[in-house]
Amino acid sequence: MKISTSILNWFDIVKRDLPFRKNKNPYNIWVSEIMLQQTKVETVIPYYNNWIKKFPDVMSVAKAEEDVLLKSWEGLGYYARCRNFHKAAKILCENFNSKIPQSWNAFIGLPGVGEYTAGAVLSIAFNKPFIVLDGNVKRVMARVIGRRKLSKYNINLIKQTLKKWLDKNRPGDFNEALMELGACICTPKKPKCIGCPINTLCIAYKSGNPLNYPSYIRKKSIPNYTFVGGVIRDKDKVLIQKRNEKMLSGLWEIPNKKINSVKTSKNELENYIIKHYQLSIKIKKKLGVIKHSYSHFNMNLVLFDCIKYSGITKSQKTYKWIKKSEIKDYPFHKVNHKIFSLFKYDYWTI
DNA sequence: TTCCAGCATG
DNA sequence: CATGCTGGAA
Repeated sequence: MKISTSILNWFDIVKRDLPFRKNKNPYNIWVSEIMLQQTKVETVIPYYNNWIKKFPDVMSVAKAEEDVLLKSWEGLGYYARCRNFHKAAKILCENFNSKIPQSWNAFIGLPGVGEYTAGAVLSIAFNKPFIVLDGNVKRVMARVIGRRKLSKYNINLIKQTLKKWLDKNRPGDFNEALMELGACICTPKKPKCIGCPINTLCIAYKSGNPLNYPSYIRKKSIPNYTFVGGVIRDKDKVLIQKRNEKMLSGLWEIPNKKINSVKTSKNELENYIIKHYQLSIKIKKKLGVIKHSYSHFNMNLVLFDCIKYSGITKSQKTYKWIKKSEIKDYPFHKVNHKIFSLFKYDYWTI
């Protein structure tokens, strides 16, 4: 039996019933593939369902405000995916009659669409004979053909092998099946080789030590940075700002700043607020330390409860004074939700 | 508390 | 080749 047949037969029986597998609507498939980048299926499901309900097609995304889209993405992380999807939808609206292009070159030219997403969407939604190579497929293939190092040479070997194996009648199902195999059977830690449909020809399995494939790649150590932040109150309102940096761009947060020493945190916070808002504040008390990990650094945020002492800063495009009940109206990144969870009821005091 | 998974971009 | 996020397992 052909290898693709073994894999497809297995997939047809055990495949998970996921919301984005209900139909082959190209838009839906695309949304799911963007959300699934760097993100687990279980995390994606509620976001996907909500998104499809709110934004059922390309046009609805193109017409939406970025703030509104980010609000639906809030908590999912890697927010550039959302901003890029917005850009891509606008491009499709203007130049492609709101249709998702079926050609490789046109589709991969869109913001946020790389080799993986192009291959996945075109094969799954349009049955085009493209392979996909995500983390799951790499691991499965490294084990099956017995390659320990994911070197450039071996990646290329894997691609060539995949092209040979790809089921030309069901390329999308074949790709999904391979990823499903990686997610459910051929897992990184405890692969369930006994239940694997292709274990008889898997070199890693036959070697007795499938975990050796592919070899472990050490990660470089992640630095710890200290930040200071202020919950700056004026009556029943708190000052928030909209980020404009690359990281977390478009998301809202309480004013904060990276510092070198915890010792000077109060001064640094006061100076920062004066400089940016022409606002003098009175620091009431320390609220705690928020810990959060990003891909390339860990954050320790020293948080202070402050009241506005003097100065006027009116709400504008990138700064707002909001009541606690207005949190729902703005997209905040995770750290701020950790902060908000400190406050009970409708008050900005603990 | 630490470690790990996971694709696109400049 | 470094950067971008979060959740969940170890």
